[in-house]
Amino acid sequence: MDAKELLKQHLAKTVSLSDDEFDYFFSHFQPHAYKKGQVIIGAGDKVDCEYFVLEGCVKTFHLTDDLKMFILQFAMPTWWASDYNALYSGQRATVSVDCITDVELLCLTSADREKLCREIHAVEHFFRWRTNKGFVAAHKRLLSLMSTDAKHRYEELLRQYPQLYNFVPKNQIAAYLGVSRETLSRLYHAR
Amino acid sequence: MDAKELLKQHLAKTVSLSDDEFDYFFSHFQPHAYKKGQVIIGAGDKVDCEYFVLEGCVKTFHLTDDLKMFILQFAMPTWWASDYNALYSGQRATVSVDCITDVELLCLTSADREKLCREIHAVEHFFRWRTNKGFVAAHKRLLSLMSTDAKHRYEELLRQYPQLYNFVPKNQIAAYLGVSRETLSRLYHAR
DNA sequence: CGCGCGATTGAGTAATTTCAAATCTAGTGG
DNA sequence: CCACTAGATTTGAAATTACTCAATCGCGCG
Repeated sequence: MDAKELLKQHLAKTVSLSDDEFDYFFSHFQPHAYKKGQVIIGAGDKVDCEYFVLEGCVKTFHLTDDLKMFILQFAMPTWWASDYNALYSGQRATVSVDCITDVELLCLTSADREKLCREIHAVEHFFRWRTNKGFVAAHKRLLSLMSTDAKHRYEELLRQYPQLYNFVPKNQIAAYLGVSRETLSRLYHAR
Repeated sequence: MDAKELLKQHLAKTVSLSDDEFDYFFSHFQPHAYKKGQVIIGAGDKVDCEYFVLEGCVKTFHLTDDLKMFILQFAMPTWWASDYNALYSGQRATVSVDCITDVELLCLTSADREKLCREIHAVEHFFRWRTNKGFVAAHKRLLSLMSTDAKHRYEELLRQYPQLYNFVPKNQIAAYLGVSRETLSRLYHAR
């Protein structure tokens, strides 16, 4: 499916736009392609775009001073990714985004998003709902992180994204679950 | 300050409504008062309101099967609270809300929120930004929980809400930080 | 004064991390 | 087709950290 159609169907789940409105909306997105391993947003960058994933998988993550990685999100097609804190506050990125596989995505600047939200009520509605879903997901993740053990969180992750297991290195899955790769490994052999 | 003025100023930070629009908006809120310890949303309840805190402090939390408590949020005046997952999905509450102090708040049903968002573009804009802020805060919390130790998280919490220390029992602060009350206590004496 | 609740302290235990070594795997070039 | 290498994964063992459970402390209130 082409980029335009994918985005159109994604919007259609929440709002209905006329063809003209959607064409106008779509005209603000820039397509980009990246190779596996490429960095889209690096720590310290200025951030003025958010990204709609068309193909492939990116991760959003934070590196601590002692180079430990913590992964906030794996973003698959039709998911959005950025450092939203940096994007909305104007501060430099502390959350990075890079490519787990070759990736195609659409880029939307924050200025254009705000303009579109002002101009088209339905677009504002769409972005409210998108953020709602993200907010609820983040709270679920918080609870799961605080109240259940790594084994349970691992099963939950695989239930949500069965594909991940195939192409994401285990140390990155561990960085998402919040345990060391050794502990993750031990959860699934012996004990 | 009275309820109406507090909500008006809260909105004014994000959007500008005419007096008539605001009066209409405000007419959908129900004021309620609760005593310290009262439960506003209990596990298993149907949820159809969200709450704007006018006075006092509520907490949103989850109880596990073995009765361990994990606190998602302390909500002070001008903060919003609810089980947003239940509110948006129609499922029963898994997150409870109760009162740490005597509390006054305004209640808005989900149906009314959606109606107001449809009718007044600026209201939709307001709620998008409110959720944005919540989303960013939840992500910061996730990172802080994964990448920094309890001592650091405690200092962060006190920097954000210096008042909390005075009226929130330490075991609830521990439940927010994700450690046992004994561990929290040890962080601040001996070692 | 004594009761009761929250907070602290101590001791033993369980879980996770760290560091190091061993093993496995996919891709490369001979 | 096989040997080789780099990276990823697993395993082992010691050390650290946080937890649990129990006992004690401190303070406000009847």
